[in-house]
Amino acid sequence: MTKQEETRDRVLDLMEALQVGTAIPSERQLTSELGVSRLTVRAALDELVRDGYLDRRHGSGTYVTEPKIAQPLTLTSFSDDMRRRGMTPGSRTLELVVTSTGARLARRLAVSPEARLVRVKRLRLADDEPMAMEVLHIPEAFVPGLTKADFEDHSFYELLEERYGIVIASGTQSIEPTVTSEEESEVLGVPLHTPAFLFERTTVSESGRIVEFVRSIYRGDRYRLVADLTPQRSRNGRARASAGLKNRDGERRAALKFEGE
Amino acid sequence: MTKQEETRDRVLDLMEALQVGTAIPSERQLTSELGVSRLTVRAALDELVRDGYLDRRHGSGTYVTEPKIAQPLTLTSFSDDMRRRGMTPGSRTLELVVTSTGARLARRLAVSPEARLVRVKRLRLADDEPMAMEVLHIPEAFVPGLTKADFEDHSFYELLEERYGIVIASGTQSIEPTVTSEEESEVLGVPLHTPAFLFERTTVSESGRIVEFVRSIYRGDRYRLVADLTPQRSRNGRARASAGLKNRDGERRAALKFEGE
DNA sequence: GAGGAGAAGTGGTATTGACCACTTGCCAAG
DNA sequence: CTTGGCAAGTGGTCAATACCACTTCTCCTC
Repeated sequence: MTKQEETRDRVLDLMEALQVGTAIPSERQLTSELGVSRLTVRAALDELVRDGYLDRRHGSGTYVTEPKIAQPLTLTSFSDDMRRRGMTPGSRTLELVVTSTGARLARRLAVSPEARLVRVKRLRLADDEPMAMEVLHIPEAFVPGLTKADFEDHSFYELLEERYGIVIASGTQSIEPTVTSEEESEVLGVPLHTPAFLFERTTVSESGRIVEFVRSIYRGDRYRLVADLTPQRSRNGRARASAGLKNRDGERRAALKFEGE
Repeated sequence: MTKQEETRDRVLDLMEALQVGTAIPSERQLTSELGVSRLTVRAALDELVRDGYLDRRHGSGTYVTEPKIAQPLTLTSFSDDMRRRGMTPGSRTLELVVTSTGARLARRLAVSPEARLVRVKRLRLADDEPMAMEVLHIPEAFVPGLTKADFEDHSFYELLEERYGIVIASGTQSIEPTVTSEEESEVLGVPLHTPAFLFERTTVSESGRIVEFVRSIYRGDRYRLVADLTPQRSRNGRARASAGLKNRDGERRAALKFEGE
């Protein structure tokens, strides 16, 4: 645990006693109260600002923000995602079977097509209403002895770490629009061909191995993505060149270039 | 122009002479060569790493990465987006009319329902094939005298800045799955009720005013989002494992992304 | 009472110096 | 020739200090 991480956690603790919109102690105050350098304090606050907990105002102070709603596309669990959206998450395991892999999945998971796969089909609930249907594919070698009961109370990723020693490090997710199939419509309780998100995710462990492939169907009428947009920093030589010329302002080098043509 | 920005640009210049995968000078070397402190160098490199230009390897060096492909959901232009996807962008203006605002749009744009609005309908092309249909709404007061010709050669946001002095600072975008309407199907050349993305974006100027509301329909069969996922930092006081992702390979990092389709 | 100048406090940037953790490659011991 | 250890170089973290730019509020002046 670095001092910076410790500082961040202590600031998070401090924040719990504060109302949204109130200021936290100044950086110099935190420096002496927590016994670390201002650089460390700033690095910790940087992270909290980046994650949307705090808002800095030059010359004024650092303020507690209302919990951020829009933070999609980070490697977060369904449960956390739903809680951030103000709903109560739930889950029901519909099916857990061991199958063979097949060519397509073998490629995705980078395993032999003859390998055994665990396939888990889950219904995801938000406020007791169906929100998504999710199908996990995991090489059985990673999770011997996995049962339906394992999915009941635990976070699957925590289970992976605690029982199997697999730590998730990163992943890639693609998002496409689609419409619900017959089975999906029935499970989700929506009319056939309702617009929906199709998420496909592969997850990679710390050791660099592909752990799982997940295919999720999210109801389009209940789920949507929201993103805060910030203008791009310099992207390539072209943009930088024009930036240099136009940048009389110095600070706000933003506007040139997005939505170009 | 801060020293940090200057340092970043000078490093970008250095990088242009280097092959992907080669190391840039060490931080201490840059410190003395560029005449700034190491902290400044690090802050500049931080930004370049965050933007995907560089890859740090503890104990080894800092390396030039192949240009990043997947970076959706940043405030980027359609044209840049398409170029990053390896396609040639194009655009056709279908309609430009002045209308009244109406209740719903008035709320979105934070103007009076009696205000006059410019509505611009554009078809967006990629490799000369329709990719998206886009409808802009802008209070006429911001852009008096705007004509269809203005959309032909220029970037709209550059036009906003140069002719009207409006500088874009940020925005919010929501993404939903939908299916194409009759008009959209016809314009995009796809069957009725084809799955599609619905993007809705409001854009805010430096002075804090809402400049535009944009509604875009993207063909789901040609467009999809890809996101790299990184694990969430610890949210509450809970234990945090997983320091950083090991990437001893270094090369294969960017290989994932956008497989063709 | 209204308005403006200035002080105090805040975040923003930068420097210098130090030590730690990790990687790499050289070199000596086996 | 192989192998282990060690040293040099790298990025990662941290401290103490300084000055700048901006905001806020007080207090003085009119």
